[in-house]
Amino acid sequence: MKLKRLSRKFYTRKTLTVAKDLLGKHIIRKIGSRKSVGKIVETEAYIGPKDRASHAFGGKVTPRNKTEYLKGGHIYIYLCYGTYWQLNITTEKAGKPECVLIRALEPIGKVKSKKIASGPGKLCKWMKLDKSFNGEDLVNSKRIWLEAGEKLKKQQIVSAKRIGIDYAGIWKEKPWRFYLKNNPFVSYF
DNA sequence: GTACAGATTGAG
DNA sequence: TCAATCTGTACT
Repeated sequence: MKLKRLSRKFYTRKTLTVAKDLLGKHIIRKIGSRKSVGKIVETEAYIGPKDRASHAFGGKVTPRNKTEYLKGGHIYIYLCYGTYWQLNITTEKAGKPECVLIRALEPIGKVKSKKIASGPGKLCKWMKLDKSFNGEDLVNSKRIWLEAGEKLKKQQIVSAKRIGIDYAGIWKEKPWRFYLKNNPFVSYF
């Protein structure tokens, strides 16, 4: 089966659409001569200025979140709780601070632990992602990119409330978390 | 310069 | 259920 790297067009669509379509896609992370591959099984959408849970709420720009304003297909990564990295993929056009948080991966290949990437902090640790990937272009990068994985049926996709943003008021109720039904690798059920 | 909160995780 | 842990952000 020949896999194709996702093009810019895939990322520059509506954030909620991209968040759903990212499920089942493969993330390829090249470390030296080795490759780690993980299937995306859980995502969350963050819709720029109007989303209280987004770092770009109110349209503010800071050194930390400015990569969130890049056009779709870039990595927005940041450190939370001083310990855990959060991997995001930007969407929409330049100037629109919208992105998709990758919450969980299903490891593909020789991986011992099944729970190695079942959480946004853990998957970054597994893939050795850090600050240096902030602003990385997934369309052109040689160390990390996305490929079309298996096709999913609509019934396999479940939407739910987002996680860990209780402070966000009504926005925490938005069903902007998407994951694969009955997949043991997602972080919450 | 200093205080403080956070898109989490793992142990109890 | 709860604390560890530390960077960016806001405030003095």
